[in-house]
Amino acid sequence: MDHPVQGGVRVQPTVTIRDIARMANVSVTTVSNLVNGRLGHMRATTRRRVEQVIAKYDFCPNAAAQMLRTGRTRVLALVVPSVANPFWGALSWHVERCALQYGYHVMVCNSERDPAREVQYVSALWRAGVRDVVLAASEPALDHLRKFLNRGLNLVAFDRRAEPDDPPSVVSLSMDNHRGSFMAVQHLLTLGHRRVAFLSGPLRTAARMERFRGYRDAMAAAGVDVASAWVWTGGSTKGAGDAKGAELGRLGALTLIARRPRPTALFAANDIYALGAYAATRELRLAIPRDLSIVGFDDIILARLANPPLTTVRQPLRAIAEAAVTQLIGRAQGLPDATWVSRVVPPRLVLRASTSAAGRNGMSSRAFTIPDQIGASTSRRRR
Amino acid sequence: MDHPVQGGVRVQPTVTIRDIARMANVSVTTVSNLVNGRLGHMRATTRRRVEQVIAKYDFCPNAAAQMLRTGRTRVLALVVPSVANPFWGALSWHVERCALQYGYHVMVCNSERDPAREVQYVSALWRAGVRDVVLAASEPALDHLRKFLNRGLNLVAFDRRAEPDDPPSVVSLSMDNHRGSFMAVQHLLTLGHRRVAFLSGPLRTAARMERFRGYRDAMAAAGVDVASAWVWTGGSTKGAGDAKGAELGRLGALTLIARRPRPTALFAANDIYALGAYAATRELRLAIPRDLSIVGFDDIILARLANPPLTTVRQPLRAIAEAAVTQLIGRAQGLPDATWVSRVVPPRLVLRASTSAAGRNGMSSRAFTIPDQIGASTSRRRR
DNA sequence: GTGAAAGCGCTAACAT
DNA sequence: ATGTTAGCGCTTTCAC
Repeated sequence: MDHPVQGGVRVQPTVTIRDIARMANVSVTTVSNLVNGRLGHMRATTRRRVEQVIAKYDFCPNAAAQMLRTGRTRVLALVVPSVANPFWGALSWHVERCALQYGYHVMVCNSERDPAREVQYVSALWRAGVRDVVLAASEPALDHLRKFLNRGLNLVAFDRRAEPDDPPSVVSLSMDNHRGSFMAVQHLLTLGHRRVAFLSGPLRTAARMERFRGYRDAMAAAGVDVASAWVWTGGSTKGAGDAKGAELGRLGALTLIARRPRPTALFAANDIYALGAYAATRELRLAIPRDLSIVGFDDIILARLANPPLTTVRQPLRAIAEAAVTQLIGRAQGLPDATWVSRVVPPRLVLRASTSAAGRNGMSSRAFTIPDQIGASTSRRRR
Repeated sequence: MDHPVQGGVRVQPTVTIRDIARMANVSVTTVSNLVNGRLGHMRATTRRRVEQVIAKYDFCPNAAAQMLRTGRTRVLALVVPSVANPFWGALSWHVERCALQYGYHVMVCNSERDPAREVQYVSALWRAGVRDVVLAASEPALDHLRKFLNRGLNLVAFDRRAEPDDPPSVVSLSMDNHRGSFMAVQHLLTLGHRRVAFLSGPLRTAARMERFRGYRDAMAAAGVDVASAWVWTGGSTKGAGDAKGAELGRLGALTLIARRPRPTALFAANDIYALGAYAATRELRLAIPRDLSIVGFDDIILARLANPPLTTVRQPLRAIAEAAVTQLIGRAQGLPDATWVSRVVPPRLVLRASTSAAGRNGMSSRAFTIPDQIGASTSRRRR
């Protein structure tokens, strides 16, 4: 008659489907049918009786047992490089919102852009019965996950190009990173900038490589030679996720600005780096955009809030989340919805106040002038 | 001999402990013992043989079955108000890092500060066998979770004061929010500010109420009457998590600045609101800190990056994460480590450039002057 | 319309 | 040192 004890605390015993069946004078089958919405199989009175008992005891079926029996859980995982970067936070939010509509829960995992951690997570997820995962910003090769792919893991790889020999269980979803950067850099070129720097952490992910290529191609298309001196892809994001990203951006920007001839514009591979560059310019008492135009990528919430507001490339987060979730859930239910194996969504350049025309003021001579940021930013907003 | 088929894709069959046992010519017990580290029970040769088979077939035990059998999973959940707020992202990061050291995985859930969603998540977690959760920034009352608490849910409530009738399975962990705000406001008062505004979203969580009380008490201690006109706690964060937080901050700041007599300083209940206030001042062409001193709360990564860098109250994230995780894992293992039921960690005021002495310039007359932000911020850094 | 029973993959007590 | 076996809580076929 004793209740189980845990940590010295008396705890209510778990109520199982059998208990409910007994107390409602029905078989477990009936309870199971009710719980799973197969209502056609029972009389209304039976149903009511069982429902009452369930409510009285707050019965909720054990997911592990269900999983064990059916081999499926209504859980979907999202593996992101870093929840500390608001961009991924926002994506998580959208994915979760969408999944919830289908009765799925979302498990968010932090890969830190480390393939080893990816495997570790996917393995844990697999063991837990999760068969559907959205993998964000992974390295291009999926070899480390091949094992699970072969076993039936459904994968939506975000920000990674489809490869010819991809298993059919992986579909690729991405923003057109190349085009996004191309647009961003083109914007800078149109403003008259020629010395345009590229700022990023290590180009390990496909997304970043694409962004770099977009930069290079835009420069080439305008006939501007990309001096390697204007490209910075150093540091390591390991250790503290993208929290260190800003610091990296700051460092990189400091380095780039020190180069001669000095760049007049800077394109950052994501907004966090761009914001890091903001800090660098502030330290050097340079004004944005007067002394240095800056474009970011992602359009995180803080881009609009920055001072001056950051010109950046927006990712259509909601569309991305929806595509990923419906794809995954669609195949999980065996629906033939899965009509695509690769999807690319378009970027959008959001013009704000961190960019302006080049050349009116030589940076070399004005470097230590107290700049007039507010004037610069508001004049732009007025367009 | 057919392999299972899923979505038209031929999939490797799952290999179970029984398969391994058979192929290694041992019993399932031996495999189980090996997998669970009970190595003393077998000869080295047996062990090697089994290990080889396991490796060959990439066997990994089914977590659902383990869970079903043992009643435990090495998963710990973290329920936060909003992963889109970098503060919670950073906390997740620390919690995960710490939990991983104990072989635990972390499931991050978004409550959106909605008790209904909290229950929904805790219920799903419970069903999935998760018995340990860190609940962040919840409403003070835990009634909605009572059901699970009675059943043995281990809860660490972050940012919530311990209540006299809390069940013993909930422990409370928080930063001293009252003291944090008190320090922040005191700092402002020391700088000569008297018209200090308070900016926050709805005061639903314990943390926010504490922060408000800290503000009020600091003002009272300095003999300054808190005109209710300087307090703004409007809006609703529902709908898009703290992504909307910045917008809320902007709106609130706009409202507060319009009040007469105008506040000369503003204390925001979190950094996101503070950054929203930055946007508001920019729109009104007011300079920080010249026309308005601002203090935030949390010290998110972007506080340091803001222009000017934001004075704010830092939470010792790492200590918080460690306390929560060790507490939870400690009791899960039945260790008598659980020597505390309530713990409060101290805040730290981080002085940056968003605050300066009051009174030297009447805001009313200078409201539309082009401000010199850079000068203000760098002069401060030099201290 | 309802029930009995097999078994999902694993662990652990109890043999041997 | 290794093997046998009884369930954990649930779903689902098949019988009634």
